[in-house]
Amino acid sequence: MSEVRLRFAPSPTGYLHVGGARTALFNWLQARKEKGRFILRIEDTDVARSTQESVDAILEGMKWLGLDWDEGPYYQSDNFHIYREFVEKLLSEGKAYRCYCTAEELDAKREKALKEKRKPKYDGTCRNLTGVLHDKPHVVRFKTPHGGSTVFDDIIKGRIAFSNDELDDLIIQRSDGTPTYNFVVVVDDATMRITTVIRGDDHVNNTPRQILLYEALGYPVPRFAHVPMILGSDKTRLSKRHGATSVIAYRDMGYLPEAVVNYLVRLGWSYGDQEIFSTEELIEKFSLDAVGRSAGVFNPDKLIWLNSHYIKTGDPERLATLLGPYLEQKGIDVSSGPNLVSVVKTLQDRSKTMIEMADGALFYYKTDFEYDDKALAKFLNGNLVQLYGEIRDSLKEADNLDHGTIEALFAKICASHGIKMKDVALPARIALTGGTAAPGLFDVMEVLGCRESIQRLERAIEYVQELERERQ
RNA sequence: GGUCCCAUCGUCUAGCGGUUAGGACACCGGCCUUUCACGUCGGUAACAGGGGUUCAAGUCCCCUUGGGAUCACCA
Repeated sequence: MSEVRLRFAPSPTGYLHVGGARTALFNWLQARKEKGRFILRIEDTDVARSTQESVDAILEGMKWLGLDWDEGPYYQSDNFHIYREFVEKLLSEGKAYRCYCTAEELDAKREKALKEKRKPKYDGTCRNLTGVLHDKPHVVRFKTPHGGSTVFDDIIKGRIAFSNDELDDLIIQRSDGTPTYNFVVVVDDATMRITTVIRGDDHVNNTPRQILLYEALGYPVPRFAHVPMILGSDKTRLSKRHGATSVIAYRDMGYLPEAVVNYLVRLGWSYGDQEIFSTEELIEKFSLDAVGRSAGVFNPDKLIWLNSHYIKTGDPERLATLLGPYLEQKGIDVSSGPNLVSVVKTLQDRSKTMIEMADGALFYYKTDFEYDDKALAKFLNGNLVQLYGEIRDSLKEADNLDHGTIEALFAKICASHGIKMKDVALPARIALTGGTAAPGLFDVMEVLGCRESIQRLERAIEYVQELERERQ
């Protein structure tokens, strides 16, 4: 019984985008579910376009999502000599041949074919050449069998068949001696003993020629699962135009990794009517059979809903440590204010992102905030200073400032004046937070503490007095 | 253009021959309420079209239409 082995093989030509992340996630889940190995391989055969920054960005994205790998990262650029050997093998067995056609000649032929509405396929000029000098510049082509067809059963798409005559004699080694992608993936997946290849469905057309290569090389053909692509709201390929496509950008926008994972996995995969999945649950329930065949539109609204769900139900301690950096970014010194965990608890139900939570937490730490004059205007009836004073005084008498006692305290003030709670709570909120959008007033006061609440009331009194003076 | 893939509410999807076609996001309305939110209750909304097969088709087959992928000395 051979080991189950899966891999994610990005090319380092940019950051980890949501499409790649989902492919990685599916591979990871399948590996974990099957108790197999998950391998990370960097496809950097295109030396010109590959960068170390991209490698770093991809690794960062994987780590943030929690997609740990068991082997790698392997770099294809480290294995050029191996690919060379396999090319030689094919050559000596007559399964590949040297082609001396120049790129210019090929371009011309292709154009001509296109013009005459024929297939732009290599015409096989060099396929049966004999006795040619090897030192002339050349590429190496794979000798695709004529006739017959290549069939495979895709785990997601079902049976797919291609006539071999549709296939080109593809180049497996460039004139500079470097191998090409379709050859390298096969050699790598074969030698790494990959059992299931999960990748984007833009690779289906490559699959038959890859299968032919496996066979020519004498390796078993892995199972294939081609996942549909992710589209933007206008149903075109997802791009920056549609908003952020980098997973790290979502972290920076205040998304939780579990929300992104949950969103991505449900985009294309489903398990009955269930929407929320923990990672453990996903490992248990994920199945390639349940992955849909059609492309899906990336829906930011649903992602944000999931994010707010995970914020709402998240552990306050953990959220507090996550929130810290977002606040620091806004110039807040967290140590100068109330306990961050307590702050988080008041904000969890009303924050869709960590950025939103940070914004909502600002007033706790700022003592020089401005007041919402428009909201305040409704209460400038001449009694506001007195009301603030009353609240302040009752706070001074209170020894223990928890939600319950504050509520009782406010109720008492309401009763003594025969007014409603909102007549007291609304203006008090402005005094304590500066505005109208904030957590429950009593929670705010509990977190702020007695002293700070009193100070804020006093500052508000001065401010209102100033306003009233101006009015006269 | 050739080849290949795809097709249920606006979106993600359930459905695997017999359902009042279900859920979720978004949207609209009610309730809750100390603001903003949360929550809660309810509502609008879909089987692309046409042929078959079958007692019975969203489900199976074919065609049409419409999307998409791919046809490099990129990956």
